[in-house]
Amino acid sequence: MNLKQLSEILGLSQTTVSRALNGYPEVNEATRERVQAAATKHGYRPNSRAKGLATGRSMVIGHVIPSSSQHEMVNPIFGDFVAGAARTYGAHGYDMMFTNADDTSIERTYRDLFQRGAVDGVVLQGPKVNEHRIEVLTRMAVPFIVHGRSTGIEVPYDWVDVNNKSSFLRATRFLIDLGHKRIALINGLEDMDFAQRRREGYLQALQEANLTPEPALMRSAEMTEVYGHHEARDMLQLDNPPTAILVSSMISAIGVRRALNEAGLKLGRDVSVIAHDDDLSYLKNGQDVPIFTATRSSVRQAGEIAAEMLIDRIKSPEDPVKTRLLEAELVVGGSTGPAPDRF
Amino acid sequence: MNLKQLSEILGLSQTTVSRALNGYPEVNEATRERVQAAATKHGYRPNSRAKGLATGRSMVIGHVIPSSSQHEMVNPIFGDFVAGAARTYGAHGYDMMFTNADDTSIERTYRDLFQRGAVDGVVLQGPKVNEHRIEVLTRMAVPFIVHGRSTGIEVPYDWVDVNNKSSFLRATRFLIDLGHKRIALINGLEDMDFAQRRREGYLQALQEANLTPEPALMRSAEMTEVYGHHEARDMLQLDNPPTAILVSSMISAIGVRRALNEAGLKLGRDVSVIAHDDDLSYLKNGQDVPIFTATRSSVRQAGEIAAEMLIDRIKSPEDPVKTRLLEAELVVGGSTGPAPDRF
DNA sequence: CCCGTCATTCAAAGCGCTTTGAAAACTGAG
DNA sequence: CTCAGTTTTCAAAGCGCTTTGAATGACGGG
Repeated sequence: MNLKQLSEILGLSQTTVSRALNGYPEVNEATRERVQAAATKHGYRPNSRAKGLATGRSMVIGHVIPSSSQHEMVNPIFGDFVAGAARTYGAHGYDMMFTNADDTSIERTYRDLFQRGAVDGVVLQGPKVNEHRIEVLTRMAVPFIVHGRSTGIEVPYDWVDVNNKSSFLRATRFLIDLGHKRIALINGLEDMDFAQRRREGYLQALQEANLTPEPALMRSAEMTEVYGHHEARDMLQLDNPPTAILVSSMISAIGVRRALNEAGLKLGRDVSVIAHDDDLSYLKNGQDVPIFTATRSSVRQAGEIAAEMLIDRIKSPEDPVKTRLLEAELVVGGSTGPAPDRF
Repeated sequence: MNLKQLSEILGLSQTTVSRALNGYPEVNEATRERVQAAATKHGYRPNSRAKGLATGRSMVIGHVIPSSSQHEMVNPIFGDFVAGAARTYGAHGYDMMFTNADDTSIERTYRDLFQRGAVDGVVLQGPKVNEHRIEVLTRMAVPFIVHGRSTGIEVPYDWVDVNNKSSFLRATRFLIDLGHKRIALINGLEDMDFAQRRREGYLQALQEANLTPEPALMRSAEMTEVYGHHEARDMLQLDNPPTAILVSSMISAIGVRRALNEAGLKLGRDVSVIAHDDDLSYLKNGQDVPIFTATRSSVRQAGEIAAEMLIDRIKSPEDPVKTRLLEAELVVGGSTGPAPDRF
């Protein structure tokens, strides 16, 4: 069933039917009702491609999954972020498109997606330090939003981010206040912007307390469970092991906990752990009492906000740049306690 | 830059340019090279919507995320499955579209997606027992593939699935062989087809060994970490607690492990645990030695296969129905051991 | 009874591509 | 040099929608 057929059934022109369905004022109310009834009855759905061709808008938002060859990992926050965004998109009549691109072709993929008119805007996830893509997108004049920020990029752009620095600053201070002096950081990949900011917060807190950062206590890699386990185990075997560990993700923190258990150490007594908690739906940090003391910020909510901001941007391309900094909440759970005496 | 402009630059008709770029034989080789060079030079990308309108195909595959109001959970396997599928789609020139739908409107969403020409085929994830959507899609004559199967649906349809029954049968037998008699099952939601099949395997193994299933040892809900913890803790407080637990997901198994630790029980000695492992990229079951004894089957690979099969189906709608049953591998890790004496 | 005004409706053009059917250009045999 | 056959190119129609600009009809004041 297409517009032509529907209009023939109704004995009206395509113009009138189209207008009736799209809520234009210059159509008789009685006619509109008749049209709407017929559309529902025959299950008429305007063809998106044709509509897109005619209007010049696709009503689709693009996301690129950098499913690289080197880093085979799919970010565990992906699902929740997307679920949040999808909700917002749906409410505004947008669809969501994913394209796969390996590391080498991400830029080309964005360009392609936009230039062939497949999307009206894109979401940039997981920005690195000096994220080249931001400049590329800016130059292309694509509406886009960054989930995160990128240190070193001077052009203005829209973003939503968690205040990574302040949350890790606060978490580290919290540990220092508990008497910890040897605090380790198990962080995300070096070149990710969020990892750098978290380290800044961590380092600042150490400095405030006149503690000297130790390279041996600072690790970074992709945040898998196995990674958390591996690094924690390694550090526990040092001559002078840490008494507290900051971990950049719940998943890795679970690996850390596993390492502690294997070593016969008690979480929160022998070693304190603070994790960053993205509030993933399948990995809640306990029910009522938090398992881990954590810096919490819902990534699903970030997805909703990002989508909202992107849609605004598409509607008003000339508006001044908008940014949104979310503060993570520090929730205190059972994984932290006073520094043990080792004298 | 559109086709018309490009053809004017070249002094050729749109027909010839279009054919040159799409590899049709009736175009002079020298001309083709000239066209291709110009296209690259000017960064020409055919508009997907226009192309879709003209060809009647959208080159997009639809996925529906059932981000329901009741079950707020995003399936943790989502990301890896999608990454696998996206890879295949990309290789065949397809894009991937996501639409959000709440429980009540999933059917309408599929219909809508297809009838408005937004997608050429859809992937149906997480089928329930008597999955109504399968019949709907069949009636609509949409090319589709099911990840999983649905007991009770008689119409033939394409699917990829893990042999859930045989893998849980085998896992249960393995525990019985180790001397366990009180074996619990922490399963997914009752109405999910995979959960039912796993239970069948579990029950069959019990029956073979003349063990009576106990309702108190069979739990089912959404497979979060908290759920695994909660049910395990609950069962450990029974008068006659289980000596072994089968868990339908690694995430929940982590919760189970947490409960064991809290109870001061040692995994693999006091209580044995076997988990189903989807081989998620961020949650590998250990590095060399598996953490959990597990039934393993890569969900990312399932995504690749599903995509491949769906594309085949789109290309040859009349082919006989295809199905693919993947056998899970039983990997033995440190989480299982002989049943403890309790006499 | 005429005419300007307003409310409705319509025919046709256009979005950027593919594809059909025809024309033009070239080829080599007679 | 001609003509059938082949290769190469082209103009135009069509995909299903929106939108422009114009037409139609109804209405009421003069």
